[in-house]
Amino acid sequence: MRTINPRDFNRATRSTSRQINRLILLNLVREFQPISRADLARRMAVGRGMVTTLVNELLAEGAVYEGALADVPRGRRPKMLHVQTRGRLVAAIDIRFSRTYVSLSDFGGNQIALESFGTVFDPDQLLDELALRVRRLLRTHAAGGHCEGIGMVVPGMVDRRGRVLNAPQLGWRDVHIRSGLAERTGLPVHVENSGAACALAHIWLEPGERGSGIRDFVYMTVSDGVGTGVVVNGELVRGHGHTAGEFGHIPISPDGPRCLCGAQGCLEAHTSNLATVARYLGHDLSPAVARELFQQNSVTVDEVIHRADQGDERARAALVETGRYLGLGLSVIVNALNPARIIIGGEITAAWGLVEAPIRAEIGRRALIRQAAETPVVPEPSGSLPRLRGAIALVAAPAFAAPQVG
Amino acid sequence: MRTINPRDFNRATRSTSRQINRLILLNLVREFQPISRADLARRMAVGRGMVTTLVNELLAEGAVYEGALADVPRGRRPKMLHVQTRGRLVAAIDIRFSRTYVSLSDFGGNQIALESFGTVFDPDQLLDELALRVRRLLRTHAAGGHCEGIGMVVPGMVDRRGRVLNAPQLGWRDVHIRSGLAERTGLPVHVENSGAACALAHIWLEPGERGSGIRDFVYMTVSDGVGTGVVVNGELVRGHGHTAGEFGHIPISPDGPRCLCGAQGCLEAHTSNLATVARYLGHDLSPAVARELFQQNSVTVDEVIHRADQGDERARAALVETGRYLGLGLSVIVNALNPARIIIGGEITAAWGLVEAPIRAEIGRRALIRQAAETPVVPEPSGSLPRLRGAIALVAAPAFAAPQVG
DNA sequence: CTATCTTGTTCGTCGATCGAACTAAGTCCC
DNA sequence: GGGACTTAGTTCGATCGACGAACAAGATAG
Repeated sequence: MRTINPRDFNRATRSTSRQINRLILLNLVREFQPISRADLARRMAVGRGMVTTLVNELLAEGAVYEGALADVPRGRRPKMLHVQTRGRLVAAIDIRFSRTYVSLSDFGGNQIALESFGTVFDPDQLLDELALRVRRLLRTHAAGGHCEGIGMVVPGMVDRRGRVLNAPQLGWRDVHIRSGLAERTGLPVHVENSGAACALAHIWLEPGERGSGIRDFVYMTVSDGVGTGVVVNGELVRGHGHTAGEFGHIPISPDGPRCLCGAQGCLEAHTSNLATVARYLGHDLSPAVARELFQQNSVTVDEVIHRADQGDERARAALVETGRYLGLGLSVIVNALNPARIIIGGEITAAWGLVEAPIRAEIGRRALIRQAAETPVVPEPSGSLPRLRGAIALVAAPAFAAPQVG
Repeated sequence: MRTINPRDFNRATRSTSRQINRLILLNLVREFQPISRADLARRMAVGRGMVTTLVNELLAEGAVYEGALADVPRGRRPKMLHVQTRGRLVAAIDIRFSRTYVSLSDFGGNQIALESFGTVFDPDQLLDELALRVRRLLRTHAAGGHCEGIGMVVPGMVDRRGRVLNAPQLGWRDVHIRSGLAERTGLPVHVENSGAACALAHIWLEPGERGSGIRDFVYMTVSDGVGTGVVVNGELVRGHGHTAGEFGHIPISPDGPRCLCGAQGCLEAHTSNLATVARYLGHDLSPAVARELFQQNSVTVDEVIHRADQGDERARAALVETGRYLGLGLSVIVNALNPARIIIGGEITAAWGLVEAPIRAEIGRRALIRQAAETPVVPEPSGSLPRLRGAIALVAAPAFAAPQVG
């Protein structure tokens, strides 16, 4: 149930109904393609005449295209419709501590090209490099296509205007990253926090999720840091200052290890990849130790997981402990937001066999309601590049979003 | 940005535009009453002709009524419009541990009658008593009016069908409270958790909030228990199983006092009225101690606050400590949800002078962003009966809510 | 070849927005 | 006091879009 803000509302004009129905039709095509006009009319509970006019509009705009004739047992063969994704391109950028990834994809999320390079920490240099690479990708791969924008994902807080407020891993504060890249490329640029972007990808790009009717879920990335993307009532939670979703810094133990954020005992300080590695090595995680581990890069989480698989008991114990703390943090989310499901991403999912049990146990112990105790916690399949998919969603989603009325 | 669910959507029909515009107009009248048709046309950026037809419809339904002629410097004097609240009645019920309140109000939130009685813990007996009192109130005060429904507020979790899943203070589990009262009275009944209801009241009944454009805030009641109502993107967060909002049970210290919920060191165990009283008396709060304090009722929070005002240093220290823990809990909310503001309700607000500083200090210490550190925390004015107002909102809100499209 | 069935288009009807013309009821100024 | 001007509210025709019925196109079964 939503309020109507009497000082800022969207009135229905003559064209509003059509806009709504056109978008519904477009979404139906996207979900059920290939689909005939007659099927669309049945699904929308509307006359076939109206579908004809709406489809003709979408055809003229190039939003959908006509495919082959389908075989049917009786009657005239229908001409199937598809959404046009091929010619509509998105440049997706994922900036991480160690490497930066740049990909070119179409509106359907299909990857055309992918490259990466070592992250440069100077913002101006990094933006120069990115602009260069985006231009090159478009030159070599975008024959006939049109790039609709750039989606960029950053491990840190981003405000409404695409300024990075604070990205501790990169050492950035108040960096105007959106305008910088927009000026260099002349393309519209969208910037978002990595956790939020991963959640966006699940809202907009996963066919399974879209139709499931799940309106509340949480995405948690466990990587260099711990980020969360929170979806409530089908919408991403961004908060008043656009900095919501920092469940990575809920206090777990008041006198736990120091966190990069300055506080003590944050969830991130207990469960980030660094924390797991430090635990394995027998260190207490402090910012100093963290920096050192960052630099050395001697033992990575992947290595710890590998050793655990080989039977290294210390490695197994370190990972189980990480799972326990993750469960503790997730129990807060379960009680506070009661999501339909929780999705875990990041390197830790490679050790799912070890961490799942302690996660489930902690949630079961602390959930206030049996129903909530059974909240599914599922790992993101590795290799699905959720961050880059989120970056794509930043650009592609507005084309399919419901118009705001009321 | 919202998705369109391709399996469950609302298509625009011929009458959709009119529905939308009628509701916008109704909300404009509600916000700016008394208001003329010409002003409405200007605010909606629409011809006066359309306003005439829409207003005539609303007049015919009895949703608005025409008032006096207004004085204007030049030109014809406009006939002012108001929303019809007088004849539309709501029975509001607030069930608390000690007492149960029953009020009769109109759609505008104006109280007509208020009574209370000692809470009976047997659900059937309580519902009998409530049905009796509601019928009596309607008989004596509802001359000419029509009761549109009953709103009921409970200190515990409620599912989508109005069943109380768990109300530890009342000792209820799986009590079908909505159907029970609906059968006894023949009226539509809405049930909601008390924290959520207080948040609803702020969304729907506070003229200041409605127009402020604040779409994200948190309401925290500090009373027998600690409840929260969370509003994100202008909508109440209810979660997948309808049990969201339990920020009262986030862990603050792993080996803190035992909580009624069974866990240890919950925010509630540190900051509820009982916890404050126990702290003042030098006890450690345990369920056993809590029960005893409940029963005895010898020292109440109000008494502790009174003594603090008189200069009792132990009382002052106990309250400041409560403030500190509240700040700790609120810092989690600030980082996780980044609300535009936090509203505190409950008896503790009477000691605002003592608790505000430690709350602010803790939030300032733990907020990740300076902007978030400055999140306003405001006390609900005492005597405003937020729970009952929330119960009214449960019934009145649907009449003003934006229609769902897309 | 005809009957039947399904797809897709066309067209007239009706409901709703939209703008312009018109009436009602005031003030201002000469 | 009377005309000029201003503002509020209504009426009416134009146009746009949903809606339903009729129609043409294309396929199968007998």
